[in-house]
Amino acid sequence: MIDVAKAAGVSKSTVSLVLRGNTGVKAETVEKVNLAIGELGYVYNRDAAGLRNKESNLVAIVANDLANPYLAQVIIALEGQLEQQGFMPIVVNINESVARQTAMVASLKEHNVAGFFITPAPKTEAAWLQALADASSPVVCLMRDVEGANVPTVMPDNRLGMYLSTRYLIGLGHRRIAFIGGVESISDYQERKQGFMRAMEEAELSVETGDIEPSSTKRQGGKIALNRVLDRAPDITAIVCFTDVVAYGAYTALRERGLTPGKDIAVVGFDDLEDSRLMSPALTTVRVSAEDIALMACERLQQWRENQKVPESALVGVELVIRSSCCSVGK
Amino acid sequence: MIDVAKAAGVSKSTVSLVLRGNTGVKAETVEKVNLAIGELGYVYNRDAAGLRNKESNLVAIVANDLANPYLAQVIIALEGQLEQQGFMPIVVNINESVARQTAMVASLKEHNVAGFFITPAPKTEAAWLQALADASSPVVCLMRDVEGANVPTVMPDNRLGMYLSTRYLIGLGHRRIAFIGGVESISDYQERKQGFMRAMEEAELSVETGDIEPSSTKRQGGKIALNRVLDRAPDITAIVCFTDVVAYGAYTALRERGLTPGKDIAVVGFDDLEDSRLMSPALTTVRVSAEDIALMACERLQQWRENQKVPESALVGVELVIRSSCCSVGK
DNA sequence: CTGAAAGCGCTTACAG
DNA sequence: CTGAAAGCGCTTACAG
Repeated sequence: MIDVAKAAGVSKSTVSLVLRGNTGVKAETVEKVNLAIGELGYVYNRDAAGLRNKESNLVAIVANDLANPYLAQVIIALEGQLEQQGFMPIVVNINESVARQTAMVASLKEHNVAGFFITPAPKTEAAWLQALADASSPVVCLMRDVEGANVPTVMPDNRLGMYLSTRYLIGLGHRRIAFIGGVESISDYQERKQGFMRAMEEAELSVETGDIEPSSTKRQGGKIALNRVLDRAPDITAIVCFTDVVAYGAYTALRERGLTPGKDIAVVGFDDLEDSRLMSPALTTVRVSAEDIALMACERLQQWRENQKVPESALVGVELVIRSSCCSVGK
Repeated sequence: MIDVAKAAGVSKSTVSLVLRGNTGVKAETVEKVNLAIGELGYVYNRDAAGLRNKESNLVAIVANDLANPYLAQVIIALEGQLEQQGFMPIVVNINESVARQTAMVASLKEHNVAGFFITPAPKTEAAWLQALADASSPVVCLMRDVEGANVPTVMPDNRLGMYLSTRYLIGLGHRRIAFIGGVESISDYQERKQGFMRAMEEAELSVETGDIEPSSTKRQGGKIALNRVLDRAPDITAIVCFTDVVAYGAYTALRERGLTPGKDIAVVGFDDLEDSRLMSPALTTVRVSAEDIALMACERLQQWRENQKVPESALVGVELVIRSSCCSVGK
């Protein structure tokens, strides 16, 4: 910057004024400075600026698992939003590990970050999250709630979503329905399970304990879980899956048993990944808009920054998308 | 830091020494300082440190498409490597857009970054990449080559991979084989196509122009491409796909036509995603180890930093993984 | 409209 | 073994 100042024949104060787009600089001077910038290939040091004025354009997206395609969609939507608002989103992956989450966030705090979006790892401590929110910049949780921390969370209406899909299956005549996939220590699992149970109870349908089979949220998890359930209870006619990915695993398990998904057994998912529309049979699922999540999350970040106080949590709407993976019963 | 110094009754120079793990500090003093740090909840400002000593622990991973599952694997492997080496990996997504790539990289340069890993967007200018390598920190390209830029690239042996899988199909008795998916403006497409062509030529098999059908690298692309090819040439018995994801789209297209992948038509992929093993039928594909890519890429970053000169490119080995998606011909 | 000076939170020779 | 001073690249009142 001092070189630019010399080349333009002005002081570095003036260069700074130009860089920051200050209006009260003579047009001629602005031009000289910009010329010098171009010639010297000068690059602004935003860290130095941040050191002085405490501002930052960096927003951290702390992602629980980059291999999760739904999360990828949320991140992409978030990036779009943040860039529109002039932020630079950086993403960091914690692979569902609290230890990595702690380490990554600590490291991020050492850099000047304007805010955190975080999908908390399983077993995240409320105290830790609270300390982060108290000490540093705004934090908003995505997809998962951490009970006991006063931090806004933006997540889908998990209960409603599962309730809707389960009721749909019941309406199709299914009586024995299994719920597979998902990890019990995470809030969204509990919520989705509650939605499922409510629909079943309302219809006065019983749920055997073995009909609920948690598993990893990967495709492999869905495959294993469905096999277990079917080994125990071959008379099940429909399954609701914790996520679409779990449903894909269920498809595989069915095919390997010589069963056709959507014909022999009804399957519903949750997320509405792009792929679900392109499966064969196309997957009936609960759509939750990644754009809406991103939008509401960014609103909360802004509110926090502007009002200096913690905003409210929000539930994002869900919608049952009916495709071809659910037969009527007896058909 | 000045507060810590006061609380510990030492100078900030000493605090800095302790923070940096300097050995020549009295054990007693170290303890006092660490105590003060703990009590005050002090957090180190790494940007300020970087301003002074020009060091940085930040490494940028500039990803062309976060929704691409293979890239996600590479990123995860890269993160593992980088953290072992004491770096803080941050990822930034450019969504296959050169414009975003330019903007994101410009923004990253304003922060103090120790190096760049980048999967260049289609139509990346060699001059732009060269300028980045000349001006700033080390750059290594991943997965895709940009011709004309003196920047090390780490990518799979695309030619060999496709050659291997095509030869395998030929060995199974297939004579008319299509090649679907992939975007022509990217180097890996050209290389994989060359591998395919070489195997066909060696076997003295002709390839009609219509038997090569590029498409987006998404599932939808594979589906569309295969439908086009099959509309034109129903006598095709095998298809090689640009990637596993394209192959998944091909599965869907086949099923929708009432055909069974692996029985009516042989399908091979490229990447060996985790899902491919879990498909039904399990996908025969070309495995390229994301860990190897990450390893070789990090080595190059280190070499560049240590020797101050541009390292060589590297080709990562490939391996044909035979599963159940390829029938013999006439079967 | 522009420049000189102080200061952001660190590190690094250099004294002592 | 520890402290005082200078400086990294910026910004921001404050003069003029």
